[in-house]
Amino acid sequence: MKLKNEYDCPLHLTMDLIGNKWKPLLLFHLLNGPLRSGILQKKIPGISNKMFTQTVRELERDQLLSRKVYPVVPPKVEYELTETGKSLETILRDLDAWGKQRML
Amino acid sequence: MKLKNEYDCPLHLTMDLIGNKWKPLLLFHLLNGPLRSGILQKKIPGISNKMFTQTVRELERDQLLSRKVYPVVPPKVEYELTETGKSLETILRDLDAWGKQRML
DNA sequence: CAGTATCCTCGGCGATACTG
DNA sequence: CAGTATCGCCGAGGATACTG
Repeated sequence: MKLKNEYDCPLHLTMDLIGNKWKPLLLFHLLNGPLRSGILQKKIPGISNKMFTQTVRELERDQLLSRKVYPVVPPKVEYELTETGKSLETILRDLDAWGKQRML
Repeated sequence: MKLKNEYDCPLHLTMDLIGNKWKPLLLFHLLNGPLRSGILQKKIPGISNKMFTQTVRELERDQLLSRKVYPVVPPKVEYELTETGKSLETILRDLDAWGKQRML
């Protein structure tokens, strides 16, 4: 990750944080509340196990979502948007709406 | 590109169209009007010549921008947002604003 | 100036198998 | 159920040189 003041424009920073195929998708599916790991993953057809774990880890590192581990067997893990993550809600819904428009 | 009705959710379509590091950046810099090829490219530090051409071609194919060639020497090419491209304006500005917020 | 062609490398990513 | 480890491929993408 670059230093913040190295960016030529703010959009560049944004794209570094969520500018790939999966991140917006993951965040979008968490808009309605926390989800268990398995459930969330099933909502993203086409993503591999590895990519899922990796992506979710990066989002956690960048404070866009939080990871909650329940000390039970079998293991239970939930992912939930942080406040920062939630601040993307409007954008995520707009992106979804835009796609919807193009599907017609 | 998948068939439109193969998508599980509209956002997925959107991400296929503009879900990478460079596309939103390119489109963003065209919001204020058409730009010559060289000028546009210089506005995107870090992009290679090859990636620039490739990305711009994909955006043209997907009807998000148009390419206008002037029959002069030396060559002059301008890129301009299509109506579809312009329909992303709000989203692009929001993404930029979001990044700005995070830079503080 | 704008773009193409070629080469080559590095790492993204899937597949599979395994652990707590 | 959730996640890690390992292997291996293939293609994204950079560097360079060249054309109209």
